[in-house]
Amino acid sequence: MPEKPEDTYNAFFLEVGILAQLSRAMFEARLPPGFTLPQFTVLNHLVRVQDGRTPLDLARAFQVPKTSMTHSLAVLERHGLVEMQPNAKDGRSKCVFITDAGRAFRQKALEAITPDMAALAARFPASRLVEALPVLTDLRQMMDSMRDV
Amino acid sequence: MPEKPEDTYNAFFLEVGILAQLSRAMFEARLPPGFTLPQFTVLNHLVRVQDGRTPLDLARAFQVPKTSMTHSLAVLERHGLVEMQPNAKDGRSKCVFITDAGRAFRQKALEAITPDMAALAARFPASRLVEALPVLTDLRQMMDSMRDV
DNA sequence: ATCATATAGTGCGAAATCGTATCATATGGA
DNA sequence: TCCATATGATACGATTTCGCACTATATGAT
Repeated sequence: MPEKPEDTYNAFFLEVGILAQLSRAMFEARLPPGFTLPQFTVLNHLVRVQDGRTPLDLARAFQVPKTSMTHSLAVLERHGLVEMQPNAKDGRSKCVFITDAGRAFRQKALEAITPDMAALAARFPASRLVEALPVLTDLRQMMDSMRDV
Repeated sequence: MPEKPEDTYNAFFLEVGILAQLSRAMFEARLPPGFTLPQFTVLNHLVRVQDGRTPLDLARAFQVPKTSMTHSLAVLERHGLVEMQPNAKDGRSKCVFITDAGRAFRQKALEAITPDMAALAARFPASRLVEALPVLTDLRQMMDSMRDV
């Protein structure tokens, strides 16, 4: 069924939105009450990618407005999961470091979520995701390059 | 590079989340100020799928909590874009209808967004999305079936 | 018919999200 | 050096999001 490209994009983004909603709900159900997916995602990024990034780096990585990132970081800091230090290279800026408590929190959350992921994988083979993942990644990179926060 | 299925799922959901964020920002930049993607999405659903659905049907369709849908519908109704009528078949329930103004709004929004979609399609062929779409759809349906609002 | 239970919708309050405006520091050119 | 402009971060306020509790209606068992 030949479709106009715009229709394809609309349908694609609709599915993406619903999947984001579903995965978010799934994650948050396993996080301690009051914590949200973005907060976990930031911690995860700090561990997996790199420590010591600036808030703006993080906002760009997730494509959220920088004010949203400021808020998320403030919450994480209030809970002692990250620390903010002045950026030696730029007086306007800060560097975000994950604390030991933050690492432990992230580890526990990851473990809490794994059974759900395994349950999904049992019904829907991860190999199919592997098949689709490059499309998502490439599209994301392309859209990243078209936008600045 | 062989990965544990959970890692694949994590990576997949991370990309999905970022893409949802990006597409949301792109849409909302073209909507009249103050309107959000969920509001447009509801109107779009009412036109494309069916009129006269109940709020709960809509909440399920997008996998958002029903209280969130109540709020979105209240906003749309306040702007005269949808109408709520009692459900003849169930006294507890309501039916949501799109108004002429709602159709016009949806049409204008769609037109406003099309150039962005076309710009994307010019750089990233929709055929690649078509290739990935079944994976998204199947996964979404599977996850839908595992969850109740 | 009655009553226990389930379901649809909403009010309310807490938190997240994000645009605008603002402040502080950087940077580059005159 | 001085100043115009750009950039990183945040304060603030409006709105969205969503869990909890509540009301009204429906459904099913006795």
